[in-house]
Amino acid sequence: MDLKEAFRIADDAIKNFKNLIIIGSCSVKYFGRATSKIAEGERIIIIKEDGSFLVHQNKKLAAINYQPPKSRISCELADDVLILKAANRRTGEQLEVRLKEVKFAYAFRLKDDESIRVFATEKDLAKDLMNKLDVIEEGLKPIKEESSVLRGFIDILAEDKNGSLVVIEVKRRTATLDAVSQLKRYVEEVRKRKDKPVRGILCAPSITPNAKTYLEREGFKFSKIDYDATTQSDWIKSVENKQKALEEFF
Amino acid sequence: MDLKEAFRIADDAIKNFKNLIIIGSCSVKYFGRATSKIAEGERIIIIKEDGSFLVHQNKKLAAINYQPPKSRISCELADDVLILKAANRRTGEQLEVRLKEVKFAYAFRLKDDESIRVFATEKDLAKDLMNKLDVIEEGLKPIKEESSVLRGFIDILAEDKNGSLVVIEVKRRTATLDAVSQLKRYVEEVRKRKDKPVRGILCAPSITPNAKTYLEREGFKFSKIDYDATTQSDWIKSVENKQKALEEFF
DNA sequence: GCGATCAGCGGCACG
DNA sequence: CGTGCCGTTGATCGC
Repeated sequence: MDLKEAFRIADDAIKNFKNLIIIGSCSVKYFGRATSKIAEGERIIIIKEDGSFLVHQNKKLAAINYQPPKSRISCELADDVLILKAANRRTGEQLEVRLKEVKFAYAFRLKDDESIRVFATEKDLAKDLMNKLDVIEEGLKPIKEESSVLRGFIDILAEDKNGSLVVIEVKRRTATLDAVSQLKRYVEEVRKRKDKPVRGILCAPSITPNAKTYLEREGFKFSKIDYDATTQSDWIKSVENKQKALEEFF
Repeated sequence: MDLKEAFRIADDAIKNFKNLIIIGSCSVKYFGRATSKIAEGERIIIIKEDGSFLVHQNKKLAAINYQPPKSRISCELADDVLILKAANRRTGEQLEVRLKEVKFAYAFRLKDDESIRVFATEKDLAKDLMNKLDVIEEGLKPIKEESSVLRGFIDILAEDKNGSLVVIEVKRRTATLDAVSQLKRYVEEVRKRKDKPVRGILCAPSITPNAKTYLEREGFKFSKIDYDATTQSDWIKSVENKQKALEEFF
């Protein structure tokens, strides 16, 4: 495609806040929180009507360069180069795409008022677990009245049958060293504020060996949750329902 | 665009491992690590030749749904619906896009042998800092011979003028509670293995108040580094170089 | 706006 | 492969 024609399309899209897709051969430079460069190659460029800017290669899931929404987009046609820029005034970040060849350019509007809904997040798990603390340990009772200072970011605060406080950190996937560090921080925080025994429980579908070692050295406990079977919200209640749910879903 | 025509383009792209972009009105469902749904709306769908799959709305930087490279892609034309699927055999993840209307479909190949190079990463900073430990504290000397057990993930291990070991954690942006937890874990690890005094220093451009409090309570020290993303090898306090570097870069 | 944390995190390097 | 951790992380929610 003629660069002039591509420029016309890009310019129209940018001036009128349309979405824009350009496919062509370009080099890309970025300066901001870090700095990056990539030599010429054929890539996909997407500019959204909210000022998001994406550069994709033909492989990998992630964009190689990008700028967030509300970037100030501009385009100019220099000698045999179509230059697209995204700049963030506040942070001073700059992204520059220099197109030597354009295979394809398309400006368009999209009508979309929907939002995605995601289920089985960590918050979902914690919420469900809250009502089933028995699966972790008999006699555990959730403490709902948060003394506001205690409950900062602790997933679940509970009391065991001996009256000890129990800090429960919930992870939706394999617990790592980070998770133990996090639990430890919370437990220490509660110990500082409450003159009672405080225990820590890490609740996850699995745990890495190093994390397990660290956890036990700190005197904490691991509790495996099979969240397919026990804890998923009303979405999938049990293993035997899973297949059915799946079939309904798809 | 006719759905039949869109199907032909999609089918050709998938069978021949081309890249594919489709713009149209669709609903999307996902089941895998989590579960998600979104009702009909006009979106951008990108399928790459490596089996990556992306669904973008007209706002925000991030894709709302996706599948990683090597997904098994398929398409079918049902009654008035063009269905695109991406499945991961190993993990059992499934993504389904149901297109009711297609504005645009395009299959294409891309030639791109380049890789992006990123500068001013945390590793870069740590490497540079290693040779300028004086900016942190006078008399600090890096310990290069790693006793192999010690050096796991510690950014910099050093010795101060009193012969104490110093664990240095480097962050390229504002240090948070997480960073302190991480440093603490490393310091404890070294203390366990070495019968010497061990100190901890957190090195970052800034630190949040909570993190500072936590850090000091643990007896660690914060060291502010003023780095500059433009000047990769000589980044400390080079304001006058910044403009020059910027000009060269762009 | 900053701060803290989750994410279907993705990607990378190392064992 | 899993483990650990960085990332121009992004997105969200609370203050």
